[in-house]
Amino acid sequence: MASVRSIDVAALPKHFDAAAAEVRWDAAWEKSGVYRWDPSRPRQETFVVDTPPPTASGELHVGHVFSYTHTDVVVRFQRMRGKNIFYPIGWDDNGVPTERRVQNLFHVRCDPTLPRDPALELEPATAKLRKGRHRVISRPDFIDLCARVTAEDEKAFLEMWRRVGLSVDWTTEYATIDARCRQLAQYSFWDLFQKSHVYQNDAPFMWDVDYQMAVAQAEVEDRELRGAYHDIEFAVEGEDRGFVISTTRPELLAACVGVTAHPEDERYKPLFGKRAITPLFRVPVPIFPSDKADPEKGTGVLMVCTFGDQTDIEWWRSEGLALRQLVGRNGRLVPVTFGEEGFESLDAAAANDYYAELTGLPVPKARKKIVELLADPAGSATGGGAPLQREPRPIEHAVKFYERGDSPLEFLPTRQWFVRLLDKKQELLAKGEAIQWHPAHMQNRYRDWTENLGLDWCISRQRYFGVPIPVWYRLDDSGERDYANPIVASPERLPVDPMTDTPEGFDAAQRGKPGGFEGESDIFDTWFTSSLTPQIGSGWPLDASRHAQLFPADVRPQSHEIIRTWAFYTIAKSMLHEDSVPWRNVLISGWILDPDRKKMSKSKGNVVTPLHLLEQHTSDGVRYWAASARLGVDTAFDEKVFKVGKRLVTKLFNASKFVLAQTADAGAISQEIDRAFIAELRALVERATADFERYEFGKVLQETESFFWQRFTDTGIELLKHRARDESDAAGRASAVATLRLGLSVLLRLFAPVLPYITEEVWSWAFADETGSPSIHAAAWPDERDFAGVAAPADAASLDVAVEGWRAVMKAKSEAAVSMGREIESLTLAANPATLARLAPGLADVLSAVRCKAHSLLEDEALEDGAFEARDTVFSDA
RNA sequence: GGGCGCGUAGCUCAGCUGGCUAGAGCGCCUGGUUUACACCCAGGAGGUCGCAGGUUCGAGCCCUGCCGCGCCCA
Repeated sequence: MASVRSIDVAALPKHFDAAAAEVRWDAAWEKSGVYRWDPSRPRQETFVVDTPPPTASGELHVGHVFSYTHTDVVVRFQRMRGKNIFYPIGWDDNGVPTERRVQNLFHVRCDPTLPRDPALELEPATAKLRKGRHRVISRPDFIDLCARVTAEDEKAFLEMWRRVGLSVDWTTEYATIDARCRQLAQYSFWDLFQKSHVYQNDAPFMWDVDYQMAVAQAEVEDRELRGAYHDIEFAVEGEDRGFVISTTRPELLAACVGVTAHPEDERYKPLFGKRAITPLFRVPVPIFPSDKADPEKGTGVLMVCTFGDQTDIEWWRSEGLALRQLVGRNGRLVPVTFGEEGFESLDAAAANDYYAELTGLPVPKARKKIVELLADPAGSATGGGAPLQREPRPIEHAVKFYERGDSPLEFLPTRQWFVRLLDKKQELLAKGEAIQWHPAHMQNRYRDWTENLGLDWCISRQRYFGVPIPVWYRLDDSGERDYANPIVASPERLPVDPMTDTPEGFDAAQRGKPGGFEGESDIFDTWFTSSLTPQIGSGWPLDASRHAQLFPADVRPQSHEIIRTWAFYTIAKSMLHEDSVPWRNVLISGWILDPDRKKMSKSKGNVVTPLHLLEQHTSDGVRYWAASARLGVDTAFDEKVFKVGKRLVTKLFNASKFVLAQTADAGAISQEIDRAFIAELRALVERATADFERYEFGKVLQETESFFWQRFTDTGIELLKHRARDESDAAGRASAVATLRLGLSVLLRLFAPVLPYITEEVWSWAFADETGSPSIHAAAWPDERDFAGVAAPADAASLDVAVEGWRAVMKAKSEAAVSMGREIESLTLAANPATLARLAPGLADVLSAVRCKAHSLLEDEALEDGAFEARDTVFSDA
């Protein structure tokens, strides 16, 4: 009879060298291509992941490792179930974070009017250089710098992901700025343009005065700020009396174009239809009722400006008010002349004198200044003393900011491109319903966001490093742009840069000339491209058959703060392009919070970077930590968990060494308690598989771990190890060794998605040859086939009973304070008769495990079912 | 102000559609060199499950209110 293949323990190192194993297996996996996608296999055998492309210039912290590991664990499970995995990797490198990083790193600013400087060579700025003024460079030079920096950042990310052991197909690497992504993003625009889902609009919109660009609703956040109500007296035209408005933005007084109060407000009812006169600038403006005015707020009557907030825009539109835009794109008050058209005044000279004090000031300074001016009784519109009625009353209020910005958003009229979404809320909601969210309640975030959407998606950004909007404008004879008839680049020309490429029917010399053309200088919102990651993977529309094979994706992993951006826009795009969902499942990872349960962020200085964790606790240790979480649950960072993972790896190494060193004739798993062990293992596999299918990998890990530790190493091995070496019982020995080996093989595979390195290491010792699957990661996930040859136990609890008997003796040893290995001359094992009977099949194993030479059994009806007591224990001499 | 989530042993977390004396790991205490492993083994202490009501034969799980924390949206 053939022997099982055993290993020579002496040939293995005493300790597992994880660092060396990581390098070795990374290289082996790369060489064997075990993580490559196989394009020849059909859709139903394929599992497609829509991987998040991290912001290349962003900071790397443990939160990334956490969520990316979740994805990898799911992927590795699916791979072992036989799926053909499509698991790409990409970098989101265009956009504001990269530009900002380049500006800081090189201490430069971009001036798009400058020509390229062929001699430009820049190195990161020194501290000394940073103190001076920014160096101003051309747009193409700036873009080159961005590309250079992101290329370096991507290397760092790549290195990190490899170290974490992601089973990504590295041949699929993409960047959202590369030619193929530019082509797809521009095709997306072309398609939306053909379908009339995009439009441009010249209207007041949210504007960041520092970045000097438009901002979409999804990128806006409210911040609680200290402000103040300023009570300012207005006059009523042709009357002696005045009234007092309250405003938090007195600097916009010169932009006042109307006054409004609630229609039912008795205090102001008599004023509706009349005109108010503003103080200082003496501008007559209409007084109108509006149920949007809150009688409880301030004095109940307020001034409408162009533009203080979103409601001002609505009043401006509905009432057909004048446009007096004061805040410029740079956040400073622009020069205007009262007395001229649009700026009528009853006392233009005085108005201009006052306004001269404000011109050119940034908004916060203008606010301080006008408070001074309003204290001047000469400025009163009623002649009743200083227009400012009292000291400003401080309040806390929510102010809108661009999420990456430092100044409050302003509303100013600019021309922008939009994707029309407001008219498609119901369809968007239906798509959200058609996707499985894990955990389910995360769908609420999507639903709430979609239902409350107030603005179409603004997709144009006044930036440089990104995908150009593929549009040109014809110039008329006077050199004015014809916005009504833009020229959109045709699909076969993409990608294009309209700033350097020439539209069909024109030649390059006509750029900027009357009768010629101009290119759109704006680029797309970053999300316009990254909302296409499923299509970037599938190759839509460049490769229809590949697209059919890879779209929609099976899973989209991401974190919850970008449900309103990345998830939302991706769903919107797939809907608009193909009336499809982009993926079937969304997996939402929670956040890693600092130990005080605060979100990690650079500004708070509480960010934990992953590299030292990987070095200290090994990849498997770090992955263990990540995989022990549940989806959607925020977790406090706790370094203790890494140690637990590392310990598990060590234990696996040692237990595997022992099990695989045992040798015996190859034989069946025939003994009762062996079969009972296998039955328990089989139940574990069923639970683990079902949990994994529900994406509950944390539960799988926890159950596998406790089975491994409690059932396998602490008890199973202890009970079977003597029989596994018993030369007098060939069948029993063969059964014990076969049981231990099957147990190890199955447990290794259950651990493999979480602990790819140690499991691969152990697999390579014997199972790789034995199974013909060189990598555990391509081996079959445990299932019925593993247990096909093993008969069910006569008593499912026979192992459990044996363990209890063994435990009773161990307890006696512990209480007697003797070594667990101490031999026992004699003992009496007591239990009730039924329990004693069930112990029979395992009794010999128990007695040898506790090293007992002589024993007697005692029936004691007083003991509960399953309970044992070791009595009259006589230990051998030490 | 509206919505979602959370509040379980010193710490980090499990507790499925309500069902036996509420669990794990870490930490703590006691003991132990078992030729797989001291990155180990055996034993032990430790919780009025945020608070107050309610439903139920029975609630950590369901309902109501309140308190605290976090997030999303106004």
